[in-house]
Amino acid sequence: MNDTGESAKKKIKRPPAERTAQRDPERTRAAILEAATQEFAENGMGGARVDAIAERAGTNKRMLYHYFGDKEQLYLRVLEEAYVSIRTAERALNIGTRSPEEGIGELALFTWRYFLQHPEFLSLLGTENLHRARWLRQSVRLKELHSHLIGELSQVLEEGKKAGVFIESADPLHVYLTIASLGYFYLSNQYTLSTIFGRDLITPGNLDAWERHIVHVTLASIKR
Amino acid sequence: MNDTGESAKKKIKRPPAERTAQRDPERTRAAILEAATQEFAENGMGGARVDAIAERAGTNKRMLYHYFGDKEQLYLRVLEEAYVSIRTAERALNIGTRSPEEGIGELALFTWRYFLQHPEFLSLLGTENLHRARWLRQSVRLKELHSHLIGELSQVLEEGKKAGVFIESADPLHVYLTIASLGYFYLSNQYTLSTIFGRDLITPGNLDAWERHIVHVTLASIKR
DNA sequence: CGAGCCGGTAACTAAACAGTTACTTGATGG
DNA sequence: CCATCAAGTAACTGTTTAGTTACCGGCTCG
Repeated sequence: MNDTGESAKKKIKRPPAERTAQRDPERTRAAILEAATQEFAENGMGGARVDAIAERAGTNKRMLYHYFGDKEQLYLRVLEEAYVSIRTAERALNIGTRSPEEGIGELALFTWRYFLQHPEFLSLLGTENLHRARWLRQSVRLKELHSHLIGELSQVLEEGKKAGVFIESADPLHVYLTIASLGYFYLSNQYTLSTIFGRDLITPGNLDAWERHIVHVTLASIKR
Repeated sequence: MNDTGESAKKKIKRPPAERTAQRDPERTRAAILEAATQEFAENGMGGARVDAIAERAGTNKRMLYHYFGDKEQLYLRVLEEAYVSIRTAERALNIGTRSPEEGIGELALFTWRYFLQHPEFLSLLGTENLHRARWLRQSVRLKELHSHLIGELSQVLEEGKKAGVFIESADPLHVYLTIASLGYFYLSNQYTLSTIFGRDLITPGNLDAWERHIVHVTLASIKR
């Protein structure tokens, strides 16, 4: 049938092998990471498809396994990158340079707006917690990333207590968890909430009201 | 080989077919629902295995498909049941019978403790939101279940405003979302939070402190 | 200048999975 | 005592999926 069978030993259909546009390992790596972030965020660890990630990245599975080992290591990489991004942006805030009250307000606003602009981060957190931090626990890069946040927040609170504007019982971890709670729940659960309460929570008006609410609640809970 | 081959037409290995303990359709149905709740809560919609549900329930896939149609319908049933349970328990609180301040405090305590005792409910909410309420949206049973909650909460707030203990801007949906946020985030994200902050959030002492914090924050945000 | 390596492709494989089918058992009513 | 039906079992099927393998082609360096 095939008239050009010169190599009889191993004859496998030889495809045109396409034009290899340009080789760019860095770009390919970054594209896989970006595609994986989207895929894991949309479908969770169990629901994400390796083929889908490769296709989204405009490459193929071979490269994905070449750069990242396997699905689990790729997932952990995505998760670490997401944490590094938010903590880096947060650090640039320098909440200690304003008055204590403004500092806390700034942190609340930043956190809310970051969550709003990075829904994939919230999704990844949800997925990782469904699995009881199974992968995050293995990460060695992330422990020290967070002590800085608590340290800075602690300083601002102490300053406020000395100035007499914050109550003595204000605790840095509690303050951060309060801010994160109010932002996270509203956004990550917006779909079920909008459904059961028959009210679209994501309209600009409602988002704005909730932003003001977060700042109000956070400050009301620590002001003397 | 087989010496008792009297029926030559259809000869398939005939297993002993075990002792059929007792037939109890209701029990089987309930067992499947309970097993499915656990499996979906632990593994999400994509990660849950139909075989695993059948095994957990002490039955088999045939019965599961017989009673519930398919995996998606079973999942929706589990989700609906979870909502009905919490709203039913909540309704029994009758927060309107106490003083407004006590009423809100009661609701906050109840919500926190219910979340604490029903981690599977939080998991299911997380899973459903990952999928943008794809299945919940199809449910017709759940819309009216929630208007009652907001109505009752609204009454309590009005009463408090008249009595001069609550601020005028207090909004029933915002108050409920505040309570739910603080409970949900702390528990559902406990694994990543404990990991990144290097502090076990689930010890009795920490749980107790957060319970008091929720009541404090909720009331501080609406008191005049 | 050619050997081998690096970036890349596509087809293949073994396992897992949702859903189906063929069949069994025992209770009930005629 | 037999026809029927509900409850239940287990093996099978077609598809999907993570991971692998065989192969390709241009660049670099000895």
